[in-house]
Amino acid sequence: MKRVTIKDVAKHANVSIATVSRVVNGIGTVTDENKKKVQASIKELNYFSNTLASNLKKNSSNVVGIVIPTFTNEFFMQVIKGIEDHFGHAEYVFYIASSDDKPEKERAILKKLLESNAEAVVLSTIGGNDEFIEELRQLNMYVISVDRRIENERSMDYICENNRESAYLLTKELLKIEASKDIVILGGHQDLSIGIERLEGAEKALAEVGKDFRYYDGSYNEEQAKELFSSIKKDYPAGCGIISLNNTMVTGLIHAIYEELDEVEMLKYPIASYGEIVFQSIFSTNIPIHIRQRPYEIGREVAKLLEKRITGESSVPQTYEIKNSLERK
Amino acid sequence: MKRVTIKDVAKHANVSIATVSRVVNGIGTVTDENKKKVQASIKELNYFSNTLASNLKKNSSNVVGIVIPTFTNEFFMQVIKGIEDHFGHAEYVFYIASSDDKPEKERAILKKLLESNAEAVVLSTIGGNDEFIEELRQLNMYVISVDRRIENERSMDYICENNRESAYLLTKELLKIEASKDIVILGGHQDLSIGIERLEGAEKALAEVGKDFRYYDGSYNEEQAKELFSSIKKDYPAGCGIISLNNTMVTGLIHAIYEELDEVEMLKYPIASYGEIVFQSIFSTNIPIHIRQRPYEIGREVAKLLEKRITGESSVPQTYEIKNSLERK
DNA sequence: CTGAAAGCGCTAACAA
DNA sequence: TTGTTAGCGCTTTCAG
Repeated sequence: MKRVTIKDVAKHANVSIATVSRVVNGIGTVTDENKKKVQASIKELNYFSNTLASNLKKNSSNVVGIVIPTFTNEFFMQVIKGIEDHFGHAEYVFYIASSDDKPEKERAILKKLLESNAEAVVLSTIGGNDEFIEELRQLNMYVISVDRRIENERSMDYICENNRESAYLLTKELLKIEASKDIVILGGHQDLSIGIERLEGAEKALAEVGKDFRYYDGSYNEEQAKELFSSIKKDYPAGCGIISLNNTMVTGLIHAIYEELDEVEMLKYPIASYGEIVFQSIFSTNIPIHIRQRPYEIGREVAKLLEKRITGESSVPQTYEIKNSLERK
Repeated sequence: MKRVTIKDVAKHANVSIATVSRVVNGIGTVTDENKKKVQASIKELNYFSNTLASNLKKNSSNVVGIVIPTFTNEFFMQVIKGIEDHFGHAEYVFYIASSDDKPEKERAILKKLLESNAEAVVLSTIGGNDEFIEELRQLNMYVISVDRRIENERSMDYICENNRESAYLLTKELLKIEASKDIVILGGHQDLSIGIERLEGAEKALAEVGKDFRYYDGSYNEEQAKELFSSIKKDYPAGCGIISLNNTMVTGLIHAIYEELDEVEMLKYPIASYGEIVFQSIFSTNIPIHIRQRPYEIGREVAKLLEKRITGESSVPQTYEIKNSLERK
């Protein structure tokens, strides 16, 4: 069946296409009689407005892109939920895409988004595209960065958490409850704000008590963290406290620990986790302390800012920091 | 900065817009000299084609919608990954949206997709929109259903798993290893193929040995399953084998079991799980058997079919069934 | 091989 | 209050 257009409706209702447009958009003035006629025709012909054409004309779009590094992290799913809940699917449609931790893929997605005239993009970057992102912004595309800062000449809106402070608190607490143990840090992403800041926070806490540590790079990746545990075990056969600077690496660690150690042995490797994992409470003996993040709230804040910006309320770029909390077993 | 259009490029390169269009799309014939001039201008002016306009003219779009019931189920994440991997982000952009288990939201998303001229939509329905979906198909929108069948007059493409058989095998096996125990079934979604078929499979296995069972409706929902465990515990203080007909409910059960029971007590409630959960292997004492689903393969099959259909290779609607496997501890 | 011109479906002046 | 009309940026005949 051919798609019904505004023309068809106009003809059927015996009015001009302008009138149809008016009742569809609820803009301007139409007599009650005409309005009814048009609405009846719309129903009868089963007409749907073609957003493509409408957007082309209006030079806008109701598209907001959400670009995240991976689908398989509950954290980002909650961020998305926070954003969507705020808008209640009223006006915007969200393109959600995963860069799969690949800069080239992130770039491809951003390009598509630009070509699709996305009104805004919410970006949790994997890095390596700062220059391209700057180009997009030059083209008047509104970009808000989440969780991971983008370093640019022009500053931009940014919603994040108190990475440094959280990592500091987490480390401080681990040092308190496991004072006698050796300490290792499992980090990664030294090219991203998130990686740098968290490591700095942890290092600061260790420096304050003059404690030495060993650093392992797990790339914020589950598999890599799992494999790395073999090294940790070999390097510290007597055990050590592990500070994992992100949640997916903790998932990897837990897998490794349960595969390789028995119930007694595993207690030699207590984990301080930045972020929560599934079944967090069940693994509380392995993870005596952790940082509780607030991804849903991050999503809400993103949405609030988004709304402001899209409706044109332009003002100085803003950084909003969500505060995490420290949870003990 | 104003967006650069094809006009600007044409002017800058001293050719007509038609020529620019030709080199952009690699269609028709252009002299090498002109081609170079145009390409140089495109680069210099930083031109991006406006897909909106292009699609309007071509009456197409490179949009494929993926509508799933929830973001927080690893199963669907894997399906998405399978689809995306097949296309390698070459030609299409995927709108991924969650209906949040709400028919109205699903409907709203589908409407947006229609208005956006989506070329195809991959739908894992929550139900209640069969009529509306039929309308979309009348409007020439290609819909492929995944995991959950849509009952319509006109049959449609459908990728699924062998629900009945899997549930049957799972139940059979549980009866074998826990022959003496009472059995309960934790199911849900009796309005969806997935719910009906799995229950039928389980019931068949039970009927074959003349074993009675009790049915609990957990709506394929984690929280609900968690709460339901209290009832199960009360109804079967001596323990029982629990057949959970989907993975998220198992997550709920595990939470409940670990909160409410000690290590010995929990063994009285072995779970046969349809689908895998995070840390599946770690909970193998609680979940001695489970069905391993193949969501990634489902995604691949979806993509393959999608490709065929989009490129116009029309033929009879097709149902493709992926075979699951039974895993023992 | 190239350019002029029509038109995709819609919106928004502007005139009536 | 309504209809006419000029485009939005692009593709695609059709002449040249």
